[in-house]
Amino acid sequence: MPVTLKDIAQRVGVSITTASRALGGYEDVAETTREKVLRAAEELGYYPSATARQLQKQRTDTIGFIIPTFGPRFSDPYFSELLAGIGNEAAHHNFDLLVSTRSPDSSEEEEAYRRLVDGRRVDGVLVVRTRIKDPRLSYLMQRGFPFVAFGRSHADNKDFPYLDVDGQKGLRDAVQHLIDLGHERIAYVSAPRNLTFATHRLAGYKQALQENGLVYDEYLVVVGHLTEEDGYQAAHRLLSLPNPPTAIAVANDLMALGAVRAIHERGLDVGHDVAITGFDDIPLAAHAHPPLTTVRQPIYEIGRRVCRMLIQVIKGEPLAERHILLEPTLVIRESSGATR
Amino acid sequence: MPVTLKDIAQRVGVSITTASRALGGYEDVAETTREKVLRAAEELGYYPSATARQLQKQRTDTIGFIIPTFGPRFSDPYFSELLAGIGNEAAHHNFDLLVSTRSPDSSEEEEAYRRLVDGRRVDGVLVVRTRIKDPRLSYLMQRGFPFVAFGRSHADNKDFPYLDVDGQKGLRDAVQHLIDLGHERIAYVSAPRNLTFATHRLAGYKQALQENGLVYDEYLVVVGHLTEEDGYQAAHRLLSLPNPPTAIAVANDLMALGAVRAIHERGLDVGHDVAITGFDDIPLAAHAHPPLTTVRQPIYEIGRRVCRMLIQVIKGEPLAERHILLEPTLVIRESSGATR
DNA sequence: CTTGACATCCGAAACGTTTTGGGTTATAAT
DNA sequence: ATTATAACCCAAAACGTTTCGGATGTCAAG
Repeated sequence: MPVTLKDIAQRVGVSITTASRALGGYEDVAETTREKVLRAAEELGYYPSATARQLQKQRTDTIGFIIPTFGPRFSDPYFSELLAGIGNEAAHHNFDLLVSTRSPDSSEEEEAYRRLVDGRRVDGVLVVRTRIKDPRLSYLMQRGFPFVAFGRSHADNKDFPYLDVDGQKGLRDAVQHLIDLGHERIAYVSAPRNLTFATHRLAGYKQALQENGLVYDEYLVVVGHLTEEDGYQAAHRLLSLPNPPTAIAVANDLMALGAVRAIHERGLDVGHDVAITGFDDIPLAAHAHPPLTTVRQPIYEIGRRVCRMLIQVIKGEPLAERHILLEPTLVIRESSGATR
Repeated sequence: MPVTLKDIAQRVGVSITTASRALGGYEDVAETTREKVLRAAEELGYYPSATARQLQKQRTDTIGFIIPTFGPRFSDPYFSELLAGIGNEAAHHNFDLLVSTRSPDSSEEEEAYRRLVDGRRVDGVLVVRTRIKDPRLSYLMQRGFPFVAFGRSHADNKDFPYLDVDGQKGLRDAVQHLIDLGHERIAYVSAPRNLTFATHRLAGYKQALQENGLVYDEYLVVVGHLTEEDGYQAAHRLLSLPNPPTAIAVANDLMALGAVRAIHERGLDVGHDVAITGFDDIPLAAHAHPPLTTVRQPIYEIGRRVCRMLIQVIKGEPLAERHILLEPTLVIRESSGATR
């Protein structure tokens, strides 16, 4: 059985209150008593019960993070990076991290949020990969529960704290880069339409075309579920077109990597025969073959920052900025053919 | 303020006990009362406090998982897979998952374990990437705290439940495969020596050499920290040797991917000029360029299985097998040059 | 000798559940 | 009329903390 305050109190011959206050560093306990309590705690190996403390203080010092994944597995390095950022920042503030993975818009996802929020298992949650109509946000706002989102949303036009990356600018830059390299037939592998960022990035694609007087061809836009496999399929489909593109902008790196594989498989040269750009700059992007031209968003840092914002919200501290829009930067490597 | 049993009791006009028992499905409450309680709970939006329950039941229905990472970030898809497996299995048993990342053998790691274990934040922990002398295992065994390890250890020769993959056989198979392809000068990129699995895999490498009458050359063995970058460095070092190897077996896929990059960079052809094998079969291995010949361990499944074992231990159920040794299988793809 | 101030301590309540061990009432059996 | 039985209910304790509001004792000042 674990050691409790009661055990210490008994051994020293003081009340539980005094034991608690001695450990807590309060002023109204005699120095000699404090020492005795401290020694007893040491000898008995006392460590306070997190649960009891949580019940009394009405807070858990824990934040929740439910990762939205299609299918059970998530090999997406994007989430690993994000998780690492969030976890380290949380630890730095002495917060714990409760993690689950659920498929988006499923009843399991809804239950998982209830479990954390209504069950008061956590003090706040992080919502990532926001959707255009996002039930998670409506739920949290309706409950008045502390949260911060990575990504914007149209949720009821209500105001909530978020951090996002300007995907429109990101994709505009990527496509402009391809155009500068002389491409005119540029395809786009998009993300599922219900994801907010999909809209923005698609808008950036269209914007770049328009600014350069290129026509938008809907056959050149296909949608993938952000997995390597979907990127692979998408590229094959695009390259089988009667009039195939010479460049493909892709909505995220993982799919871009899949596209690269498809191109190789067709005996084509990435960067020469077909140019590719990605989005995210996951660690693997720099190490791909060829290295991937991509739009960089500092995922690890974003994780830390979003987590820091959430902790501020939980503590009731005012946020310097409730809405943050980060500018991504284009990272030019070989897959777009710029270095040839 | 959240709704409590008290609120329900008050509204219905019964005691807290009765409210609790009505919700709990006990037999000794009248059907009409139960209905009233249920309705009130529904109307008020009652959801029991996890913390209060935990305190009373003296269990948290939570398991802890501290990911050992060098450096703050972890882009290792290996852990994503594992985490997904663990998380899904945990959810399936209505357990939560508390996650942190800490560098191995650091004081932060030790603190993190204390926090979870001594603070009784979790009912059990999962220990992965065991070390030869593993303070985590000693600590947990000394506390008598429920845990299951992924990996063996020499910890005090004491008995503890674990699941492991036969790395010796895995590496032996990989190297035998390279030998069968005609290679005689085979290098090995090993893992840090304090990791248990490093010893086993190295033993497998040596075993294969010996069984085929090849001499062990210590200059052909270099150590990396399991990152892509270290694999890249290691391959460069090996290929700069006066008498460079024609094949490199690597202790894990991520480093193997780095080695592939180094080989490309030197203008050499992976599989033809230099053969490469990895270990793990992370999702990216199949999608690498060229696809990676590797030793497959079913990481996602292992995560589920280890988690299931832990939950059994927590519940006090007997384990069918306390020590599980899985046989990995060689997956032959192009990087070893077998298909040419 | 009284008063006030100060230093030290502690009982009890509170946090929100579950569980234990009755208690009450009505009904059925004797 | 008494007793046993069953059906239903609840007060109180317990889980392990923290905190509120005194209580007690000592000592110096008046």
